[in-house]
Amino acid sequence: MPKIVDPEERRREVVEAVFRVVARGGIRQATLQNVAVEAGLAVGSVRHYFASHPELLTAAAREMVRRVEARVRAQRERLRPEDDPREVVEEMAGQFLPLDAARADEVAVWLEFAVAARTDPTLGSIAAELHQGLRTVAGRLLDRLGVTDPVATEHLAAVLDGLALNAALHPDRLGPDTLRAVLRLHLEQLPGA
Amino acid sequence: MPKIVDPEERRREVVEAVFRVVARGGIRQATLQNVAVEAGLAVGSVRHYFASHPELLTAAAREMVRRVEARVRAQRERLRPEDDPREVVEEMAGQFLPLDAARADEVAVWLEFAVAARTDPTLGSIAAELHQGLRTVAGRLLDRLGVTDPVATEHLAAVLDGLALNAALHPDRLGPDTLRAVLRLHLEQLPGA
DNA sequence: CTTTTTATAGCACGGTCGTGCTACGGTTTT
DNA sequence: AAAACCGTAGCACGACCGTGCTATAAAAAG
Repeated sequence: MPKIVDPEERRREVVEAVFRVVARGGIRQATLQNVAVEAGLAVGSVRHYFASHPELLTAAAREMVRRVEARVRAQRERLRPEDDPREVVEEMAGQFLPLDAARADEVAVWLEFAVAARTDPTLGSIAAELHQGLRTVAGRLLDRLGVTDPVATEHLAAVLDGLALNAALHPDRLGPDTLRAVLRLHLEQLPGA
Repeated sequence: MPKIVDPEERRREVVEAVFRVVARGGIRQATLQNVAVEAGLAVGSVRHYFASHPELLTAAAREMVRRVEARVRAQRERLRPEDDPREVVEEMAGQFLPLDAARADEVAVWLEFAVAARTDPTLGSIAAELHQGLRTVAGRLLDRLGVTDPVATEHLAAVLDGLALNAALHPDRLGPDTLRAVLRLHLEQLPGA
């Protein structure tokens, strides 16, 4: 059955396995052996697609960024000019919060990679890219509401990151409803209200 | 020189070494060997004070909580009834932000332990305690300003955690001045203003 | 049919880690 | 003086990790 497989597809499957392992047990558990087991492959097979362990992790990190970008882009294309700007912003900002189980896993993976990037130069640039991306989106959203203060952008970004962090670390104490309530409160308190 | 040493003092020195290692290289680097080298001891000596690796980490985590509590308590005792409530709250909330180099290291250590606690049951209760503590303080601060909404408490807690997170991960993009500006903006936008 | 390519798997080596255990010298106690 | 204690250090073992390398068999190319 060797050549019938689409390499791109296999790579995606392995990356998916990385996500599951990281979400479940943290980035320390994302060893080649654990990922191989999770993917139902042998270590040597995983290494056929990712030459080294760092390469596997950076590929997974890049895929995570790609997913977030895709979700934001999809959400943007769903926009209608007649939509209430408030709701548009709320919906868009919610894309960064763990409002359902799938996003909860994704946020957990994001947190693991972001923190690892603090001390791992290999992941540094990807984390910086994500950091900058959130600020760009936040700035655009505030623009839409007539707010241009860069401090307000940082403020919104901090709330989103803080909510995501707390929801990932204490999912039992911070459900989707609470996340939405805090986000709504934040938007209500914007000066341009 | 065996018996002349105060055991408590030695334990504190070792924990200090753990802090330095974690702040510099992340919790993955907090191995017995690395900590021993950092403390200028042999692995066997470290194990004389901390029977196992988990015990060393939980002791360090507990010490971190103790320090934060001590700083909050010290700040509270410095209060004078005639102080401006606004400034009091700002000063107290600032205790949770990396406004100087010492606090930056402490925040980095906090972040590492908090994230590790997500997947390490050993650290779980300590992280939960810290999480709850921040909300208690935040709630009391808002009370002082006439705000009693629990959602506002969660909002303030999210901002503080988010700022600390971002400052720890991207210290070059988020200096103390920006942190203070965002915190001030947050307090200005409270409904009770 | 033969050759090349590729997906999968496995082995072996060097390194690191946590930990059980022992050794030794200086201190305290009897 | 002898015995018990404690701080410090080191060894050895089993486990796991990343990685260089090789083997095999199926598919593709010639």
